[in-house]
Amino acid sequence: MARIAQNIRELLLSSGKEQFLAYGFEKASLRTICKKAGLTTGAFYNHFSGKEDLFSSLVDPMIKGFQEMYQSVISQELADLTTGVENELTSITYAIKHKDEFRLLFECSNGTKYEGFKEHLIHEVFYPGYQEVFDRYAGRHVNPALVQIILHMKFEEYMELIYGGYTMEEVKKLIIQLAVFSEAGFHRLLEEVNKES
Amino acid sequence: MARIAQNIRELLLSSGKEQFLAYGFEKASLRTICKKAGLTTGAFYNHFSGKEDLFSSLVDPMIKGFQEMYQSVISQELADLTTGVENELTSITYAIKHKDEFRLLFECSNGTKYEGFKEHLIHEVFYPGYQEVFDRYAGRHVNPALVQIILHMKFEEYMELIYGGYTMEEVKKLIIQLAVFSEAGFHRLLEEVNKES
Amino acid sequence: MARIAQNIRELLLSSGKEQFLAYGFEKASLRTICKKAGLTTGAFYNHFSGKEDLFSSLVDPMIKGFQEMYQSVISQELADLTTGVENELTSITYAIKHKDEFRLLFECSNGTKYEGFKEHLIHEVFYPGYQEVFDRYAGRHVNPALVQIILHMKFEEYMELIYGGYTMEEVKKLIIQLAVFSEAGFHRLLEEVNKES
Amino acid sequence: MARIAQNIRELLLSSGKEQFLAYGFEKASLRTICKKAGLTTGAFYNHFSGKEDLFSSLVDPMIKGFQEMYQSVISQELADLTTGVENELTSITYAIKHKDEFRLLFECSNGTKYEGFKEHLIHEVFYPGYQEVFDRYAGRHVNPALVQIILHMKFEEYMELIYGGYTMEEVKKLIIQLAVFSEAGFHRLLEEVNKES
DNA sequence: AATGAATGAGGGTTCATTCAT
DNA sequence: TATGAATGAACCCTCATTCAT
Repeated sequence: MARIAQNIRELLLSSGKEQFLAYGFEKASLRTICKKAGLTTGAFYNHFSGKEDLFSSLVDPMIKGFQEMYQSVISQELADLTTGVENELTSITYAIKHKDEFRLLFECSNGTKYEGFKEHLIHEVFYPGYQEVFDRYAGRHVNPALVQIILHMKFEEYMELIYGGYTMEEVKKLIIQLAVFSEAGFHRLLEEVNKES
Repeated sequence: MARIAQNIRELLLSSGKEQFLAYGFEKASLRTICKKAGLTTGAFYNHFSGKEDLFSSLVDPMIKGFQEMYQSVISQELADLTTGVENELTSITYAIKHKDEFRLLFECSNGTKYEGFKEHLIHEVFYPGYQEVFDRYAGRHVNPALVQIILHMKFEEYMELIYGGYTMEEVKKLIIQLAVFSEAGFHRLLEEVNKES
Repeated sequence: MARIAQNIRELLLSSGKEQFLAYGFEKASLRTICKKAGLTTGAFYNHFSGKEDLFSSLVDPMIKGFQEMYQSVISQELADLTTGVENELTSITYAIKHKDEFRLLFECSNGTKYEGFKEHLIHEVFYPGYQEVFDRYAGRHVNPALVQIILHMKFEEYMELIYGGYTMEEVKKLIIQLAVFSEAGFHRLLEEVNKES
Repeated sequence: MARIAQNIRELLLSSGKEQFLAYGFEKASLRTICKKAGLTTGAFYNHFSGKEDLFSSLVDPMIKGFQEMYQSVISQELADLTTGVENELTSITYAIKHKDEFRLLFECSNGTKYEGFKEHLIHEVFYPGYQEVFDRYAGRHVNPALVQIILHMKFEEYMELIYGGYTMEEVKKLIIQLAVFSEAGFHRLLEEVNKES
């Protein structure tokens, strides 16, 4: 009845995910993680090099997968903010499939090298393209504060879609409705902005 | 040369705020808080009954104050989502004035009874009125998921206004612009929703 | 029956000295040190900032004292290797009085910042003056290898005088006899060295 | 592609020597030793019965060889301290050839049964003959403290010759010069000692 | 001969809280 | 009111060795 290494690794990953989600990286206890996986803390180190390695192993594959997906999405999207519904759906679907890992990354990574990942994502990855779209459509440089706030709102929209517990059908419908909302707001705002000058 | 109790209390509150903001409730060290306030851990317990009491003392007055303000605001607003700019400004101003305490509540309260306060605020306090406004304007029951997501986005908007480090002038201008954005989106969305049926 | 802080500190210093001497810095167990001093490991940290602080506290005062003594000795001695018996006695007496701390420094300091102190002492502190004396007496540059070996031998002589468990009378007599030994060897060697050229 | 047992044994010996020299017996990690030898800790126990067995296997052959050499040297030497330069050279040459093992024995054996080997060597093996030589030449019983100190100095001389990194030519020359030093000191000291009575 | 998972005790350190003074 | 020593459990991690495979 020997347990296979792969099994144990997965037991630990699963137990770690559970504890990290429940208590965050720092407060989660390695002892508890091991106990719930049915082994001693010493044994743990035959499978992972430490607490952070366990965390990374949970989160890294998802990050890599997301980056690949995002690259393919971005190459289509760049020109058009309003027609990206299909792409949004692709992204959200991926995120829902890995919602636990996303949550680890965004809310439970304090004390790891992934701390601040959400802010990095927003400011470094998403913001530049977002500002560019706004500027292009407005035909002028739009107030970065405005762009950033709207981007944050967009991001929050995604978070709710991911964690709201909706079925894919519901998500699809919601994305379309929210696109209507955003698009209308977007165009009306740009009109307004241009009137100012 | 006796220091007055009130002074000490305030020293501890100030030191605690600093540490809680920097490290969160759980990771902040009571020792450090006391050291920075210039007294010993033992003395601390003459002023507060424990770590969480210190946290509560930082956050409770602001909560009470906010509730009062919110009550007076809500009584005017209920009827009209689009004319609420003035009220929004009142709320945001209050929040900016207490931005540290808000941050404590929203981001540093893990491990205290205030954990999950943000979700409580959104779901229990804001959501019911929000849903009602949507329903009334649409003349029908709007999909709660939709309302909730937009509420979350609204909330995120406020967060950015509060923590963006803007001057009150900038905030005022941004609120107006974002009201344009939201209002346009709101109306267009309700049209769309009504078309469906 | 309260124990005073000073007492506890000294209990810990004494217990630490005992364990460090017996097992060396790294293998000595802080838990054991504390247990033998009659308190818990937690309590230890009210008196010292850590294991190395305890070690430093044992060894630093002696180093400072030795340096002061050595400065006053060196200022008299520089000119004459052979008449230093009185000064040697001063040094050795100091060392015997602090023999435990010397042993900590020389043989039990692995893993601390004092690691390699003996080599530092020989090469950086003693060697330069030693080489100079040899060179001056020989009237030429003496092979550094030779000087270094003899210096090491001298150092070993001191070690034995310190750790041999002799009374001060015995030490005094031995120093005189060994001075005879060294002096004769020294002069004969320099003759030989000069013959070579 | 089977590796031969002999090879593996030697890999382990070599890796062990490296780690023991670098960290000492106790601090050296068996895991690391095995990893550097390219196998697992489990496999190790097919070749050695434990950590100390590995250490012994490094050091025992050298001890045996040294004892044999020393026996043949001692049988010639006993009569004459001053003509032993040739014999000294033989011993030192052997030691230099096995300098790593000597260092293991003298400086890295803490925690093994070889702990205190240096003291054993000096007091049990070398001292009796040394005292005898002194007594015979002095024509009386020389103060054992004096003999022991000089013996320690002699031993330190050897250590420096072995670990100073000198070529055999340099060693040879140094031995001769140091013999001059020791011999002169020795004779002068015995005169002095005899004057006393 | 080799693997590598598991053990179980131990390492130094930090923590919020208590309490005699 | 203030002190600061003490508690006692918890933290992550390392270790030499064992043993079923």
